[in-house]
Amino acid sequence: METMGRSRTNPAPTAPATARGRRTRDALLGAGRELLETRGWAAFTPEQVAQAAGVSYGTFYTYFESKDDLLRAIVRAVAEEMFTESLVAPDTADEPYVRIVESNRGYLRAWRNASRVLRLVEQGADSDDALRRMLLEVRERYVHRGAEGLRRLQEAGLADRDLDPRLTAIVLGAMVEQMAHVIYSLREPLDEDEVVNHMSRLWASAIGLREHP
Amino acid sequence: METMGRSRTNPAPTAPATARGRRTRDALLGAGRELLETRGWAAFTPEQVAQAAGVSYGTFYTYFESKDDLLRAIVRAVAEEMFTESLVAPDTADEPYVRIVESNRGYLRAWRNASRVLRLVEQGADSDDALRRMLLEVRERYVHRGAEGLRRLQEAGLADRDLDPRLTAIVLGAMVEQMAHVIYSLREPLDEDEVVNHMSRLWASAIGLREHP
Amino acid sequence: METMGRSRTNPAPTAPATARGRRTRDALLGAGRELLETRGWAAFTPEQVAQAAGVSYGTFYTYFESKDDLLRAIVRAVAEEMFTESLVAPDTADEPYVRIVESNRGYLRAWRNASRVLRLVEQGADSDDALRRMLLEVRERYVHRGAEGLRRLQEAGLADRDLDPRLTAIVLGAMVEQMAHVIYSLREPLDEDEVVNHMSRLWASAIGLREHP
Amino acid sequence: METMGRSRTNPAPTAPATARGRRTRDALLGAGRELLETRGWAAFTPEQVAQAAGVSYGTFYTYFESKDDLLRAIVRAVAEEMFTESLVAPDTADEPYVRIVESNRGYLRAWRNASRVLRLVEQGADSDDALRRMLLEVRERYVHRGAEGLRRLQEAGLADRDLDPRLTAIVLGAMVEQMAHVIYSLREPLDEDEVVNHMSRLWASAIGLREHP
DNA sequence: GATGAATGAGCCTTCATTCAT
DNA sequence: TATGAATGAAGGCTCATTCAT
Repeated sequence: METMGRSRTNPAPTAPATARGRRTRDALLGAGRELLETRGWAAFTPEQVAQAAGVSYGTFYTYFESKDDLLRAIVRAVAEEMFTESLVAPDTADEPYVRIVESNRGYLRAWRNASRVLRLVEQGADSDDALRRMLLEVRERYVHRGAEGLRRLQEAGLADRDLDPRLTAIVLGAMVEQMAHVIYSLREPLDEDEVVNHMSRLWASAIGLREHP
Repeated sequence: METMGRSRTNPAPTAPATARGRRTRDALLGAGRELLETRGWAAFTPEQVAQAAGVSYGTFYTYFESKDDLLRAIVRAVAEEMFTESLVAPDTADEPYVRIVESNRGYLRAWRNASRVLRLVEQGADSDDALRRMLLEVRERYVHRGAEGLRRLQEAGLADRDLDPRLTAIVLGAMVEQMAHVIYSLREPLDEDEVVNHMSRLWASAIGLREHP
Repeated sequence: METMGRSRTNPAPTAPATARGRRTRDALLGAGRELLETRGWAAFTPEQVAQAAGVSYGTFYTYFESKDDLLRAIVRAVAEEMFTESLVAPDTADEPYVRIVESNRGYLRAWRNASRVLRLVEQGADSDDALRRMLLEVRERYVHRGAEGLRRLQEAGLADRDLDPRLTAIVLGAMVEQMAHVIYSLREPLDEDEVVNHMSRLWASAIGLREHP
Repeated sequence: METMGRSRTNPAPTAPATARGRRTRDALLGAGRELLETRGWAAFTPEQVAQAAGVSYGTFYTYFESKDDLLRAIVRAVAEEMFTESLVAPDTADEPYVRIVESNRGYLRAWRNASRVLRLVEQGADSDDALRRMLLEVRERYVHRGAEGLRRLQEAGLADRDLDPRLTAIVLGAMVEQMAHVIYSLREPLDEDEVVNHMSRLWASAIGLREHP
């Protein structure tokens, strides 16, 4: 962002050919993400990323075409982590309420890692379609999953049948995402477990959860 | 020594003494806010603000000490608008549910205008205490108001008595704020009225709202 | 947030790692000093310094943190030159009067090179403690040396014993320094040798110099 | 300086026609001098001068064509003061040594008031001939006076006959001027009377002063 | 490939001067 | 004449990117 769309005269970096190259690239990626998450835009400069990764300034451009290129790679990594995380959430528990609690805990944690980066990126993404698409995809995945969960409960007669699953998932998902921001970024002094329990309780009441049909 | 010592020697801008001055200052304030809301950080430069306000570059500094000074003034204006808006939300309706709907509509609108600016600022406020304090104050005001509303319902026997009012207000407030972002910034294609109704319904169920004690 | 918070995020310049770097830094230092000496404050801008050194604007900041940083480096260089110059002044001559002549010649030359820069800086040093300290140190060094010389003459019974060495050194040092200014900056049309001889004669009479005890 | 030589489009201010106008002009002149003497170039801006004089910004240009115009007026005032001061120094005392002491005291005081301003101006005067001429004239006046005094002593057989009066006056004048700077600007902690006495003693020895022919 | 110097467009800010009222 | 707002050229500094070795 800022500089997006500048004409490229750089040789486009290709995938590292050697193991050493891969390590260097990973170090840059990790350092960039760390910097972005912990110190914001201001610290996210090629020079500081390179330094944090322990390589020289010029090396940055051996592995990334530009600062934005690194940013895209970071978002890609964050998005993939969220996908992975969303898969491990076990739908296997017996009790619907327990499933909701676990699911909320999982969401909260997923957003905890992602929301710093994602919010930062959201503001610059106006001009970058690749980024915007990634962001939307991440969100959509969570919405979809929530909607499917609700639909199953409705079909089992365990939740209000006349709630629109998708809209409900969007709204309740919004709640969880913003709570992650409130807790982890704004540092409202709240206990994570307490929040998870409270959110789950509100969520359960909101959809009219019943333990038995 | 002319150029040594970057310390400001000229007096800081004071309130405009003439009507013309007030008009110019308002134009700059408005232009700055508009630019920030619609085009983000990138467009928020003194030069572009001045140009958008139809005055010359130097005039910016007749009214604002710095770019950050304007930013603070914008946030102050946004915060005041939110307060004003929050006051018009009528607590006078008879039916609790109607009150919730109206209140949610009010919240959504308040955040609609504010959330672009507020989110932008949230990320830059790392280094500016005045800004951070303003942001916290805005949020706290909304949380407080929500908590009081819930407490009254509980005392009237119209809502679950064992919900912690403050935590509940934080969580449900988070839901509304993030929905404003989803609708107005991410442009998820949702109908505002539908969202208000749905949120209100979920909210009402969540707190176990009863029409009569 | 890109543009918020003027705090430096990039690392401060370090000593050049390569010979090329060293050459460039020296060129900037030399150009800066030259500009300051010959054209005063007005010409002492990073842009003009860079241009005079034959490098681009940005390169200035590869080697100096700021304009003031360069100024400090220049003063440091000038001060070191004066120290060096003061050392070569031979205390080895047999005749006290010859020593005074040589010493005055040395002082005059030392101030000749330094006084432009030092006077300029004296007026800007209000705000910079590092600079002020350097200036005081340079002066003190000369005063100290003059006082020691006089003390030795007094102990040898070659000069008035009741002159306070330090005060005398300050006063006579002031004479030499200002004469350097008068000759080299104000360009009073005087012959350097003649001035040296005259000053030495006045100096010798002033302290009651005797060739033999 | 700095901006000297900018083309003038201002209406040239004329001498104030009214008493009120004269007072305002004097207030600006006084405020400007005060600012220059006590706070240096940095504080010497039309805006601050106007404020210190208790008039509005724009009024400055009613009385002075430009900042440099005020500067010239200040230098003129300082120079006139020095002339006046140089006249009051009584050549009437009987004892030559007492005359020297009084004369040095007078010089020191004259330079005390002037040297701050004069040194400041010296650095910018490269480009302004009117200023440079004033500065040289001030100095010349003092040199001339010193040389005449010495010549009279020589003719009376009270001082070394083979000292060149003018060169001697230049050198000893330099001593006094620089001591004023050392005491009043650099704030070397010296007692004024002690310095006057010491300088006079050195001066007297230097010219081989005798009380009686 | 890796390194670190070089580049320059762009941004923030100041301030001498002009202008409208 | 007095006022205070308006102007814009000039200067300091940053940082993404390119280049020479």
